Amino acid sequence: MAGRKRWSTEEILDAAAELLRTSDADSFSVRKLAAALGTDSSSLYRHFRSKTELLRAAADRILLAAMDGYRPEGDWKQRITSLALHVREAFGRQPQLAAVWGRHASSGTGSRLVMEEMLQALRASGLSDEEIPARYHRIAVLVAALIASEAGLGTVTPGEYEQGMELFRVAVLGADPERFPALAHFARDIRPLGVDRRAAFEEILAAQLAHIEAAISPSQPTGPGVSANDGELERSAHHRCSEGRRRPLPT
Amino acid sequence: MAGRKRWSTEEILDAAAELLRTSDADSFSVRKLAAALGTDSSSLYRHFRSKTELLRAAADRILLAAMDGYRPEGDWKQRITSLALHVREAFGRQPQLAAVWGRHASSGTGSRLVMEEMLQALRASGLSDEEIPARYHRIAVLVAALIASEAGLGTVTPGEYEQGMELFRVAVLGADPERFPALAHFARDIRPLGVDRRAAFEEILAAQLAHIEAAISPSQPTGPGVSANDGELERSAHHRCSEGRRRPLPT
DNA sequence: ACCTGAACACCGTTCAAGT
DNA sequence: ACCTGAACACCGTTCAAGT
Repeated sequence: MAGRKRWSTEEILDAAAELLRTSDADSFSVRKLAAALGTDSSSLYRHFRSKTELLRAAADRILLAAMDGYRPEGDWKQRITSLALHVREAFGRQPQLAAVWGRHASSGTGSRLVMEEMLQALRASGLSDEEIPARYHRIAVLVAALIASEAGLGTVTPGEYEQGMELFRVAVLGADPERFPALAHFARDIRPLGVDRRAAFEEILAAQLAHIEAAISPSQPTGPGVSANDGELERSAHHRCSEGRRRPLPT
Repeated sequence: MAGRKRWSTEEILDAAAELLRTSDADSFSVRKLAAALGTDSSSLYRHFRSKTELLRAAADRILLAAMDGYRPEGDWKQRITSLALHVREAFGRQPQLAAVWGRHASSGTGSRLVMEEMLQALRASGLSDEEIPARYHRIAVLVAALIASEAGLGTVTPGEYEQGMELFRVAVLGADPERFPALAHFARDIRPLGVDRRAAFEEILAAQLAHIEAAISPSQPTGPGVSANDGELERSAHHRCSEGRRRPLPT
């Protein structure tokens, strides 16, 4: 290609998403992305300060696309379930971005759309405004964990996967009945973690939502806007815990 | 050092665990492990076919150590909760191994001990033998996802963390009230995913266990002569358990 | 028989030098 | 002003050559 084109940030992110979708294993790299764009990796560092920042932005674009096909329907539990499944499916095609999302979260428009819809659904649940932030946190933690871990399974190479399955079979089917009686007893019916993930996702989330529903005080189910913020959640205590580095992240 | 020592597989794994525990960021590598052992990275490929296989084995050792400080107590739900918390805490000191565990599972004695205890606890729940494998699968998926994702948060570098926190603040506090009314409304009380993880872990797991309990058919809760051995694990010593050294991940 | 130096084919990131 | 070739400091893995 003779033409020297200057790529926009959006074009770079789209190319990144495309490369992530089609790269067979976990073989995404800044250099390969640059090569796919016909330029040098150093050029990309004008748009992004690091690979992480690039991937964060790409993950947010995935959320944006996921919300594009989402329409709120049904009661609050159905809305949250449908929302979560949309996000799950969107990341299913780019598992590596799901991993980044779980580790670093994202913070663009896509992320905000997801947060907004989940909060609106919770507001329709009958929970008081004081209860919602904590419940929101639990649901977000659960959904992000399930999606990211499921996606993690999608990043193992075929060779590693087969090797792991063989180890699993040996560990379960070969368990000594003297030492592992229950394991030996159930050996034939124990399934590896990667199986049946969608059903597991829905069931686990449903259990969490049912748990929340059971705690809703029997007042009117859908109150309109209540007063602004009298929330007196203790916000600071948790932020500093022992080890001075390694910190968690936002949604 | 003049002395050329031949390292055993166990010594290598212990050194790997130590290096993972003390490596500031996610800077573990085969080469660094070899350097720590005073040898060349190529030597390690006599013991392990790949880095993944090495990490898998190291993860299993972590599970083994976690089970060392575990003692079954209380009803089936308490047993599963305590077991899960033990595993969580063990991996909290080696977050990168938790990530490997979530992706590749593990299949040695440590893994078997965990599976065995969880199955024994489920057998004490009153669930029928036919129901147990599916319930086991759900619990395993949930616990692995929560632990792996929490650990993933522990592998971000301080710089990335701070950058992510800033993005989160902007995304939440800077949300346009016209477009994101609920988000703007709750902005001050929405907390990042990495906060309050232990409480979230316990709550989410408790919801799942309650969900299972509600499905137990009303027969006798703990059949006395049900299985050959309801034997508790025959191990002793509370060794190092938890409190002594570093804290696990975020709280 | 055992080990290892050197190499291969990669990384993310930086920056001086080019246009 | 913008871009990029070349370099830096790393990776995981292999294998011919040494002892």
